[in-house]
Amino acid sequence: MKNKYTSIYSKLVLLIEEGKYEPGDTLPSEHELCAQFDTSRETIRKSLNLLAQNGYIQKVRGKGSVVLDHSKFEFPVSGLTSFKELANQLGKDFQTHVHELVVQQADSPVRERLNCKKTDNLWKITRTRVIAGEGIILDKDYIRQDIVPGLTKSICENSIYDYIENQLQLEISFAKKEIVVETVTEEDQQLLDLQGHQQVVVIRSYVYLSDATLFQFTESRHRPDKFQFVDFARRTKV
Amino acid sequence: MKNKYTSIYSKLVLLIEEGKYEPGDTLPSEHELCAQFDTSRETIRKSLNLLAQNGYIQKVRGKGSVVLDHSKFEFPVSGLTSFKELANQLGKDFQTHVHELVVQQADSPVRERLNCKKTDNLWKITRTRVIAGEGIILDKDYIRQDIVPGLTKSICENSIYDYIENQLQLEISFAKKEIVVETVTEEDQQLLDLQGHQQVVVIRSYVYLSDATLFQFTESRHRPDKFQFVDFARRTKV
DNA sequence: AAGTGGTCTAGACCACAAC
DNA sequence: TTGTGGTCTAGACCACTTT
Repeated sequence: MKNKYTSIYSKLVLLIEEGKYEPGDTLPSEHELCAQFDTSRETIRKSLNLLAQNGYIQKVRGKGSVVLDHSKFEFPVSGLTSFKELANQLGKDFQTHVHELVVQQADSPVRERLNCKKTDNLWKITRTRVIAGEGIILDKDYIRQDIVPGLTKSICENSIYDYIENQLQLEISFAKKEIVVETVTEEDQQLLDLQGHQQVVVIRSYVYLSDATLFQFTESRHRPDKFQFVDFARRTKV
Repeated sequence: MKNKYTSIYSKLVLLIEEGKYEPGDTLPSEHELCAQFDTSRETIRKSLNLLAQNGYIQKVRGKGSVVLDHSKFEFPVSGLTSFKELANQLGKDFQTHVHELVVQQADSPVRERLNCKKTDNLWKITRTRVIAGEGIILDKDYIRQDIVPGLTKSICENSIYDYIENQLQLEISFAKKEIVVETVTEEDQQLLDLQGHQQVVVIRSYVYLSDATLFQFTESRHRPDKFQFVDFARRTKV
């Protein structure tokens, strides 16, 4: 909410979500928005580009900015949403059980994945996400201790992202993810309520700060019947 | 390649992919790039923003544009990549078998999904994707005939997207996708080589043109052991 | 202090859609 | 013809990192 254009973006998102502008409507023209928000056109255009990137509008030359039906997709797991936000959106009762919170020398395949030296210390965190009494997700996080010091069990039970962004004031910027289906391991069987499922959906994420440092690798293992991933992809024309 | 900023973007992508700039390097400063490409700073910034959105660089204030390790992720299924592009990237021998290509009145749940009238005609296309001799993917497409006329079996065996973009000169702009895991249907068992798998990964996509019209709904059913989805997600700071 | 990217401006010209 | 968004410019000021 600090820049002009993100604050205008937020206001327009509100108006769309409140139904002031409905799917199929066009927003006021860029010229009009300039007047409404007392700003220049390029600034308005930055706000509208943000809306387009996030699936709220589609800009059509000669016509205007058409409002899309954003409600159909609630984007529950898309982007960098953390588990806590996800659970809040789902509105279900949930818990997080911390099974392991240790510091280890970076070793084996994980060190390679995190691009770090032999001497770097890594947090290893193993947690299960329990929804409506059932262990649904097994999260295995590896986090660089030099960047994120002071983790506690309590922090891990709530939201590590909260701690990183609000306490440590670090900015999480982007993530690369891979989604595949794999056969369950012994650990999966011990820590999840698999109900006979023989496979889990595995999301492997590499998470970066805004200064481009890779500080976290996460393996998130989901019971397949409870898995959902939603994506909004805009085409980059070459 | 028509705009200045997309052409500069393409040139920079090339330089990065050729290794002229390696991961960890910084690109020349915006000021320098202005001189190199004989253009204004805002134009250079548009190019750099495109690079950032697509995971090639991370811009760091006070430092510069840091090149990321883009090679690790080949983005095989991300975005709006069509099957043909995917297969080309995988470099495997593949075929497409067309089982059904019919026009039907929009009915049942599909009409609702495509937001179209009872009287609209829809193509229904059922295809299997065969990789290295095995039926791996079952694609069921529903496409508005008023927007995409003239489909033939031959087009469906190659690339419908090619036909839409190059023959019909329509611009595909964005898609909303949902990924879930479901139990196999009888149709899956008939048309795929499931090798005993009891579940498939289902990608449901809603595809839009650049004028915001929804013209296609696709259900893509993947054998789980051959499924992979890669995602690059940049955080939108509110 | 110097160099970097981040934001914002006021204006120009163009391409496309609607009237 | 008018109005829409798309591109591009030249310049200003700010915030941050490095020297």
